[in-house]
Parts: sequence; C-alpha cells; structure tokens
Amino acid sequence: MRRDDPAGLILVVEDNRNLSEMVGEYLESKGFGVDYATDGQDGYRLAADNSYDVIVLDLMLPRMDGLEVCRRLRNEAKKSTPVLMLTARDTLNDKVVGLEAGADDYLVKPFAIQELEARVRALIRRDRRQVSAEVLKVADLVLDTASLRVTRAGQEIQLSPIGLRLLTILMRESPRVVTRRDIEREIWGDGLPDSDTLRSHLYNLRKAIDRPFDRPLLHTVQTAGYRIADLDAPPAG
Amino acid sequence: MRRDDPAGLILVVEDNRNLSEMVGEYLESKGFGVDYATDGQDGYRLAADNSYDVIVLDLMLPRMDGLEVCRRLRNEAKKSTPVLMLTARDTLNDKVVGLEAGADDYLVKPFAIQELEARVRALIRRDRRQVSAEVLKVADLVLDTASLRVTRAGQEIQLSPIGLRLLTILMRESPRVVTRRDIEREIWGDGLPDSDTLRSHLYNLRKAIDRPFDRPLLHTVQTAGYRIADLDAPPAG
DNA sequence: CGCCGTCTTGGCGGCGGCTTCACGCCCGAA
DNA sequence: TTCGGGCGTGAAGCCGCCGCCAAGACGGCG
Repeated sequence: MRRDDPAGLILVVEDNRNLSEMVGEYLESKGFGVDYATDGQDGYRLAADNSYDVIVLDLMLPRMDGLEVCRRLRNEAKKSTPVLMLTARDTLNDKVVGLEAGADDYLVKPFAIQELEARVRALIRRDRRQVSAEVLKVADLVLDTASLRVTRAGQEIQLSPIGLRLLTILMRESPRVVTRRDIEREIWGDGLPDSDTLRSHLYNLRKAIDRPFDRPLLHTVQTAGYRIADLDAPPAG
Repeated sequence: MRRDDPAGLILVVEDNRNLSEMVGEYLESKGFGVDYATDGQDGYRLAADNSYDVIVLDLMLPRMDGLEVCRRLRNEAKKSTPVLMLTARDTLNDKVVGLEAGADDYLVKPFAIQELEARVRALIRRDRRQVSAEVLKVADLVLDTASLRVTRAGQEIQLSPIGLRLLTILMRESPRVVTRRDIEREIWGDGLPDSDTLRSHLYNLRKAIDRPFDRPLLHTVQTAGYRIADLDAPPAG
C-alpha cells in the first residue's frame, strides 16, 4: 500500500470521476502517491486502516458524507491525519461545520489545482513541523522545549521559571553529572545569590517531578553535583 | 458567473467607455474572462460578490471613487482580490494613498496596453503563490486567514486589528511559546510603544476567545512568553 | 468640517506565586 | 563527638502578571 514516496501519500475521496481523476493525476505528476475512494464508506475504511499524509475529502458523497467520515475518523478511528475538505458551497456555515467536524482546511469549488497542491503541501509541512520540536525524555519524564510543557507518566507538571531552567539543564546533560557551579553560572550568571538558593530549587524540583511518583529520577552525586537519569535502565552502549 | 477560464477572470471598473472597451477587449483577446462596471458602487458590488483574479480599478469614478472601493473591499467585504489601480495623476501622494488603501499595484495613464497585461499577469501569478490563505486550528478555535474570520465552538468572534494579528502570530506558532519580545517586534517592528501595551491586548484577546468558554487556550509561561494550546492534547511523544 | 464610535495606549493597583534566605535535621566520616 | 555536606521546611519580600479604566488617536459618516 504505502509506496516509498518522498512527497507524501494522499487519499482522494471524491465521487465525481472527472474531478477525482484530475486531482489525482495532477498530484501524481507532482510526485505524490495517491489512493482513491469514490464514496464515504470506502474512504473511511481506507483512511482508518492506513497512514496517509493528507486526505482530500469531498463534502457531498454517496453512502456517508464528508463530515461524517471526518468525525468518525477522529472519534472512532482516533486518526489525526490532516483533512482538506472540498465544498461546493461557499457559506460561512459550511466552512465552520466542516472545520468543527475536524477538517484542517477547506477549499471551495471551483478551485485552481495549484491552490490545492499548495494547501496539501502546507498541511504536510505543518504536520512535520510538529514532530521536529526538540523533546527531551528520561524514562517517563518528558520536556518539550518548544511548548515548555513538562509531563511525567502523562501527567502535566507545573514548574516555576527557575525550576524549568534547572530541569532543562539537567535533562540536556542527562545522564551526565552537572556540578553545582555550572548550574549556578548557567542560571544566574555572575550575579548569583548570597546563600545557596540552588538547594531550595532542587528541593522544589524533586517535589514536583519525583515525589508524586515511585521512582526518583533526580539524583545527587556527593561532592560532584546532580544528574537526571533512569537508574534501572542500562547505560547506553 | 465564473466561466472556466485558464488565463483568469478580470473585473474592469472604468467610467470612460473608450478606455474600458479597449482594455476589456484586449484582455479577452488574450484569453481572459472580463466583467465590466462603470461606477464605483457597481464595481464594489461585483467585486464583493464574486471571486475575480484581478480587479482593474480606475481612481476617479462616479458614485464612489477607487480608493473607497478598495478600502471597503478589504475592510467590509474582507476580500483580498489583487487590485491594479489606474490613475491619471502621477504624484507620489496618490500612489502612496492608493497603496495604503489596499491596492497591490498601480498604473499611470496613459499606459501601453501590453504594460497593463504584464501587470495583470504578475498579480495573478503572485496571488497563486500566496500561501497566506490558511486555516489555523487549535482545539475548537478556528482562524481562517483568508476571510479573517475567527470562531470558537462555532461562534463568530470579533477582534480588533491588533487582536487579530496577535492571535495569528500565536496560532501560527502553536503550541510553541512565543516571547513577548518576538510578538512586539512582529506587531510594531522597531517603533514599539513606551509602556507594555501588549499586556492590554493580551487581556482583550483573552476576554474575547477564552472568557466566554470553559477551557482557556491562551496560556502564560512565566518569564518565557505566551502560548496557545489545547492542554488536553499531550505534547509530542 | 465636526461628531462619534472604536481601537490603542498608558497607568494604577493588587494579588499570587516565586525566590531567597534562615534555621534545624540527618548521616557518615574522622 | 564533631564536622561537613546535603536535605526539609516555612516565612518574608519582591516581582511578574493581570484586571480594569480613561484619555487620546484614528477613521467613518453625515
């Protein structure tokens, strides 16, 4: 099913043969791989069973309309495949309903085929960008450096600004040990506080990321510094 | 209204019959489809109700001048159709005013008809490449950058110009955190206001997109910036 | 040309959370 | 036992951010 395809794999769901053919052949000529469905049920099945980069979905379809396909794809099949909805009508209402059903973009017929191509590419780009964010992981602890969200075992964790910087430093270096001095310099530069505040922050950080869970990840290495690591996991080799 | 027209559909708004005819017939001979209006109000109505590829618009017109047509087209009808403005006068001032009203190009009378054709083609080409037409979605919040409409849970939301830019910036980057400084630079460039006005706009934006709904989407990240994201959706993993 | 509504800007006050710091404890080593 | 290194906890002050508002700018309209 999935060919090796640099540009992406597209599913076109459209009952009008002419339009379907034109769209599909154009996309193929641009290097995309294309699958076809001519009614909503076939479209849904293909979409649910495979991993497309984009689905081009007509709104009006036999056997199951585009809205329904979209809704089921999201709710039942739990697929987040980007959907580009084609609609003949240009009312605000249709757009909104389509987007509410889970479509990611829409295109009003008639449209320029280049416009469709541009939007398909935009959807693929957007999808890839999401994945390209730097994500730091140690065991079940996850730090997304783009959104600055921290989770452990799927639970969201709230951190203070300094707590966040501290965690970032330690996870970037993980599983290496980082000295107090290095951490202090990185956080405060030269104007570091009088008393060793770092300890309090470490305490708070532990409270947030370790205390609610059974296995601690933030470890002290006597006279050397601190490290974040999953001690049960064998060292990389 | 819209014929199948490979070269493009043009609206010519010009009260001088001779000029209008000459321009129109020339464009038709080159394969364009052409509609005509002879005063500003007719022109505006046609432009607002249809999707032209380019509007050729005289500056001096009965019933509503070209600047006004252009301004309303952008502000009220929310159309981004490219406008080529025709002006008899060649003062810097007129050009500036025209471009500020939302025209995309201008041509000073008298002009060579081939020159007009070249500029029309350039505008069409430019418009096709434009990727600015894009639908941004976060949870049930939708921003259609083509129509500049914002909805949440199907309800239309009214935003001020700056509010809209702010939302666009945040949604383009979603779910990334955007720093205050980046936002300020993007909105005001170098001439940013003295006091931090951004906060007021954020306040207003929240009032519009978050307060009427149960789940907030616009989040503050202390000392780091702001983020629009659906917290129920876990970060990439 | 002047009226009027809307958007932007700037200011003020307040609250809550963060940072800092101090005090006391534990534990192992000398 | 004492000392050094590290940890737990709580309190105080400060800073960051927000809610709200009013004056001024801007643009539309008669």
